[in-house]
Amino acid sequence: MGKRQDIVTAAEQLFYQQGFGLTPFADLASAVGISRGNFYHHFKAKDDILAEVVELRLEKSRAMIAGWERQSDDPADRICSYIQILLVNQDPIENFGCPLGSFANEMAKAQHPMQAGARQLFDLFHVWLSHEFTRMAADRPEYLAMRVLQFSQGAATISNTYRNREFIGEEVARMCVWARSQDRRGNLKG
Amino acid sequence: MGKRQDIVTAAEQLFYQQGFGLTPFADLASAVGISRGNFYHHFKAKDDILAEVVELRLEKSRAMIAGWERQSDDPADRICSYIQILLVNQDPIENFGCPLGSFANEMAKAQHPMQAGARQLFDLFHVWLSHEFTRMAADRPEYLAMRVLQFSQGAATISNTYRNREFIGEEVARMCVWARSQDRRGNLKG
DNA sequence: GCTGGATTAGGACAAATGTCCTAACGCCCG
DNA sequence: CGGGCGTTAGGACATTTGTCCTAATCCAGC
Repeated sequence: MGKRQDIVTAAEQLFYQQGFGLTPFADLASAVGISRGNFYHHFKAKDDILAEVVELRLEKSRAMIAGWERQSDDPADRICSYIQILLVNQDPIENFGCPLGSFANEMAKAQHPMQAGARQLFDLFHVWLSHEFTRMAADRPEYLAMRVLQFSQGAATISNTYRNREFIGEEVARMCVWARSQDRRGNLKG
Repeated sequence: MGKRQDIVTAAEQLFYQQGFGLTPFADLASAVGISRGNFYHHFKAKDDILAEVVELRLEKSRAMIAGWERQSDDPADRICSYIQILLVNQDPIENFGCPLGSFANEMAKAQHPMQAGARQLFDLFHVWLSHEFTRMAADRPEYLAMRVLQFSQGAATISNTYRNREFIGEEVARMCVWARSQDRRGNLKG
């Protein structure tokens, strides 16, 4: 069965935990149980793995969004689901930061072409959040969506640095209240 | 004169731009114009350079704070000076992210002892911001200071990912207004 | 000018790393 | 059973990297 997929799955985890540039093939090899020199039967180069890792992350993100959409039809609920990743994934965020933000930063520092992939991941959430804000009849939905991304990135960095659960809990609650307050469907004029 | 200091100065830049783990001695060597094998006359190990880089950053941060304090005595002005780093250092932030946040994240992923140094850097600003909020008679100054850190981290990540200057400009202005609105010195009750 | 300590260049060295190659293995299909 | 292909182990290879060593050079103080 898909050994190639096993490699991508392991790489997705390891690149998140250690960073792409600091994760050698040896780590991937021992993770999936094949020999180091044998990667080139599956991938021509390390960058090729990275490309598929980004693909996997996009898929997982889409699946996560689909799950939130199944949970509630209310746009505010959905936006809050996004905000609450900070609590659901609190452990990994404390240890490794936000997968989106830290990945984007590593690609930027390395001036790696996959910067575009990192932005794709952000865009996926930004477009979706914008859409939900639009459904709320909110003013400037794209701007508000960017505000949500900005908030979650900031909170993730603080969580990663300080591991202060009380603060993060309060901020998540505050942002959910804020998101709900953007609903303009009641007062169509105003 | 201080070749050792030259190394630290160059390392501070390069570690910021490329990351600590992905900056080899060769880069430092060519930056300061000495041979690679000769580093061990100045530093026993790479981690020793890192320790002094953190020291340098602490010094530079303290100097930056001192500059803001010289510019204005008003606590709101001072807090806004901090927020406006996002504009003053816009170019490097777009290219390499926030020096504090990206450094803290790399240390966390590597489970490096210098995580403590990264937190020291955050603390320096957190304590100072808390103090300025206290001078404003604001409620919960430590919490508000953490809010400012969170904001700047989030904005820096968005800036690094999207390079959207319009958005960053608007957010900086908004946060400065918010900071000023925390002043409770006029209405001591309520 | 000589001495001695600081500084330097330059290379040695082992380990790690990305990449590539070859020979063997396992398994499906005829 | 036998051939063929996908997969594997294992090592070769050049390069890079952190570390260390030695010998040469510089320069201040006597």
